[in-house]
Amino acid sequence: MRQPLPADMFDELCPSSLNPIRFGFGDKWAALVIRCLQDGPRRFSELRVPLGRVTAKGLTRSLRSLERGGLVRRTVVAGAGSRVEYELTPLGRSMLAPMAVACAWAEDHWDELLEARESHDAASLDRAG
Amino acid sequence: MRQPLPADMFDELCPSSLNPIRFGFGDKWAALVIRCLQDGPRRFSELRVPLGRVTAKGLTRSLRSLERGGLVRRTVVAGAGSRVEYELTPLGRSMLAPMAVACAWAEDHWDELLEARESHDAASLDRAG
DNA sequence: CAGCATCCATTTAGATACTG
DNA sequence: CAGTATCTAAATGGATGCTG
Repeated sequence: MRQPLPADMFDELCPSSLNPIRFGFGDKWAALVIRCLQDGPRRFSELRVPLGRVTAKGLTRSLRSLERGGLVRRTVVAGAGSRVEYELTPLGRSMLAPMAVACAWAEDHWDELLEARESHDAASLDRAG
Repeated sequence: MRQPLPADMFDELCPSSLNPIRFGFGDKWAALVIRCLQDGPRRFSELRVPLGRVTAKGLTRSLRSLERGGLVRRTVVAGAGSRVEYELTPLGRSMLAPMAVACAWAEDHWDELLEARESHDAASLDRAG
């Protein structure tokens, strides 16, 4: 079933959101967009919910970039008012697996990553007096 | 055996170089640096060879970022002249596997990615007249 | 609703010159 | 050798207002 996307899907501290591995289709939202599309087509406004802090411009840019790379297909749905749907192409879908691997790694090592960063920063501050 | 790093290790058209998946430790070189370190410690100047178009500043920034994330350890080797070695920490080493998965995906779908991009661009030009 | 245009602030990257 | 300092250019991101 395609549930509506939860607004807290990418909470600030969730590893998949602050994931140090970025899938570089041009911008910082692309990887998150792909995850949002994994359960089927979504509309533009639907995608804005879980991303929270993305602007229309940012989301548009992300989607265009993914479209250009052949990972996402954009479809204008006939009917009353504007309605556009985005969905993963087979190519885009094939990216879900490596992405899951990367996210699993990030989750597994999240604490280590944070700790390393903190102790490094603390040591730097030390040296700076 | 630790061979010297080949200058053509990341040739312009090699998928692992133009990899659309970027491991986001701050900059565009980080993922490539990690691959360069996979066979053991390397010196600063040694790392510049396979990266080719990186500047000293860019490489320094990358290495600092990786150090901060706890993926790379920097060691000043005592002796005549300056000598600094960089090597992967266990955490950094644990990243090689997900990275290999991502690179394999990129290689497998490289042609599709290029083709999608080209046909998309061609269609855009078409519309633009 | 789904954007594009415009303006502006911030971040990031490269070139170049210089240092312990 | 292994950087740092400085400047500049380019990319990125957000805010706001407008359009079919």
